[in-house]
Amino acid sequence: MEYSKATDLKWHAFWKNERLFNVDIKDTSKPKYYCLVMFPYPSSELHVGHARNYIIGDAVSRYKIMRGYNVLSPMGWDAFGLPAENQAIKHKIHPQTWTLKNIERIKEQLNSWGIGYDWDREITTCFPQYYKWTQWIFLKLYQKGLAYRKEAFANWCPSCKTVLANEQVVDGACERCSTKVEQKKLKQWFLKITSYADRLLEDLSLLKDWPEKVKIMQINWIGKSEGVEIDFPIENSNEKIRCFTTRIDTIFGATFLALSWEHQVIKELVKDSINKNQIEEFINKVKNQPLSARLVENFEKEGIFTGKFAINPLSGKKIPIWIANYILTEYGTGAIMCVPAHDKRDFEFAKKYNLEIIEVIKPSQHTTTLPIAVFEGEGILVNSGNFSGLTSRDAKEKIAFYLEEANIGRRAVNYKLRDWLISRQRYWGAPIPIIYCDSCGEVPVPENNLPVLLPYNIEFLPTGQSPLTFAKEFTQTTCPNCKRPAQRETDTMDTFVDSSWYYLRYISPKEENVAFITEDVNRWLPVDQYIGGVEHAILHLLYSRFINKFLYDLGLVNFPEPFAKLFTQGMIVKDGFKMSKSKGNVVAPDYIIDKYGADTMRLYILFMGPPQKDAEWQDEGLQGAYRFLQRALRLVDVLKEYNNTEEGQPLNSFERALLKKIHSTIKEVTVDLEGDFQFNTAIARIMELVNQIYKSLNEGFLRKSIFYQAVDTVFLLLSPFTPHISEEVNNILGNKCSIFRRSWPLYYEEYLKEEEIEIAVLINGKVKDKVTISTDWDKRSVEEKILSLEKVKKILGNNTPKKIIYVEKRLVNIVV
RNA sequence: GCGCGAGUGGCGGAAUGGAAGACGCGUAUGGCUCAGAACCAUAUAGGUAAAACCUGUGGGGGUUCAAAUCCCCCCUCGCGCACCA
Repeated sequence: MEYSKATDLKWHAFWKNERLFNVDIKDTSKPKYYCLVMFPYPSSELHVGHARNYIIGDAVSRYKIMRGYNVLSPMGWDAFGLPAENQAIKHKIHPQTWTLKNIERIKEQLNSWGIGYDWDREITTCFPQYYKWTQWIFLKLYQKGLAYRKEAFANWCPSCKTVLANEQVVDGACERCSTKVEQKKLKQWFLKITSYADRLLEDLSLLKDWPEKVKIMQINWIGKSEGVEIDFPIENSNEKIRCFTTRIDTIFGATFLALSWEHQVIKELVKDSINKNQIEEFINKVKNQPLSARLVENFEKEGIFTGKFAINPLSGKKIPIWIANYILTEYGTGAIMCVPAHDKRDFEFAKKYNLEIIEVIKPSQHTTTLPIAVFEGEGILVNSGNFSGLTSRDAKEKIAFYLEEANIGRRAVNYKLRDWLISRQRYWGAPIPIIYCDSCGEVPVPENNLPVLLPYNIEFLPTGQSPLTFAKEFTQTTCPNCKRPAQRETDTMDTFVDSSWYYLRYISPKEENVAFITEDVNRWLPVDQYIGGVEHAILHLLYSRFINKFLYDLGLVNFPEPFAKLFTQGMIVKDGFKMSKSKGNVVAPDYIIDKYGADTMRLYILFMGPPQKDAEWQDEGLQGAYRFLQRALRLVDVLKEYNNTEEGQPLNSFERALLKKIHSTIKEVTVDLEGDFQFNTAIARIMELVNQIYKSLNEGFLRKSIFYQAVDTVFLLLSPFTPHISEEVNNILGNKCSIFRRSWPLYYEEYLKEEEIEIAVLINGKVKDKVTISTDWDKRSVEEKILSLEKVKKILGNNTPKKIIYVEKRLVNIVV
């Protein structure tokens, strides 16, 4: 038979009819398996790089179906978001029209590749049936004090009159118009993810089946550090400046303080400074530096002296207070005790402004001299009063204790993690369900008034304010409390809020009264296998974990983590670059499907290399996959015409060898799939089996029953990868039911047994010969045999072996 | 700067302490063919045409009977984070 696109279409219809991927979630007759591929952002049609993701998920689902699981494999659309809006503006169509058009196209693509989903569970985040519950989750967070509004700085382009995401700021300027970006303070909504920082960190230990890399990225992102907060009294004042440090052991080396330009104490501090004007100038300069300027490699440290001094509470030393551009307002207390001898940044700053450097830590007791350079490690304290001589570790403890006793400091923990800013001054998102009333203030929309519908007819060109501001029929409402006229919040939510809970919605996608049914969700989650790109390692995966934990605390779900197992697939690159339209290196799947059929593409993508690693696309590889499939299919043609029977006769050596190959292949392919999805090696082994079938046919006699078994096994093992062809062959071989209703093949150890085996003969670790031995020989017989070999005798000559190492079934090493 | 990952034929890769290069691509030779494509067969790390031998998994050292694999030092590339005190 010839394989072509026509084969594909036939089986797509069949699977749909069979309802192969439609799940009855109440069915408990089989164990459940929730296989989830990260849902796409429908911004353009998919290329082969995207395809890899879905093909992996489909192979896993089909394999698990054959292993007897009730497999849930749903699909949906992360449909809100800025790119849709930008594209809509560009093409002068409504974001919804644009998004829905893309969804149709992508759906068509997924279907054409034979990716199986339970389409009855399709969800689209921009539909009110979905975002009603996104808003509901927001309200729940609000009720618990985990959603709040505060003023915060954001990147602002004065020309485009809009807030920009950090990613849209290139070298301090707007990526579109190159206008210098300013920092503008806006009232924004935040979710208090920081309340969950510790649990998000701790519970990573529950995620045994997550890639280490992703967990490390999350650990770094959360960035927990333990240290001490210490108060520095200001000279001639009752005020104090509180600093956070992880290196309290270096306190005696603190020779100046540095404040962030936003620190509240500055106003009071500089009110009668002689250089007040210069200070203000400096603050303005720093203020207008975009956040992104800090990211530049050699961001220059700058500062200005306030004219005031603080007292180092331990050394009693009078130290100058500076304002410096490298101090972060958001981290710790926004004020730093600077120890130039033991901190690179402080060192750099002290050098520049000629500030005192006092060495207080020596690398070890025996070091007598230290050049004037920074030593950031831990060691032994010197020049540290009563604490001199202690190790850093002991000193940290003892100084912290002393500070607490003296009530001038305390142990403290800080995180890098910031609260999640979810306000977007954009149209295409879920409205934040809040109403502002002149008399009642900020009022949440009552749950029974949800959803707050996103109005359809809107002028959404960017003006600097949320487009919703101009929709009077949207903004004007009445206060739920006092029934007086009130205004709606006009910002929409970050799309990451939409995607932080979608995996729950798939269980009951059409439910109108609740976001999800706890009982069902508790049975189907956590997700058994989550599959997606590593680019979501932090944002999406951290947000989802946070929201899940929040729902857990409300008692709405009973699992602390939403995704039990995570698989992050590698990118497909072409000519060394990630595929992108601008690079012009996108490989579109359509022509591949037309020319070779979906299974060829699927097989090649899975065969390219380990799925977690990046892979380089090569058209020739596709050709190879096609060739293999045709070669395998030709066996089916041979089998149809095959009449050799010798049933009842004992098996000949070719038949025994082939049976052994069949069973070892089943074993190895199963191991590869149960492991870390080693599709590439699994496919290689199936190719070996095909090669051996040809060899057996060409070289020896093969009875039909064994030939049949071999061919049947090939296509059973291939079926998760190449479902169309496998289904076709299954049908030709006379099976009435779908190949996916059959069980995954089992192997029998009895076929794997060997009577004779070839082992390697090594002398001093180098292979010199090979010899066939019986598997039941003991070490002594093997040694005797080896030493009698002509080649071995020749090499050994008069030397007698010092030692003979026999590794069963593998080799013998003679040490001379 | 810190963290993670990787480095193996002409290419994608296999082998996680036991015969380096499975499987595939490419290439070569032969078969089939009027011819080509396709297909089939054989070969394919290097020194080398072959036997024998030697060398060989980024570089250097070590552990071991035995190292691509484990340990130490270094180099290169990719990714992530990046003034977090």
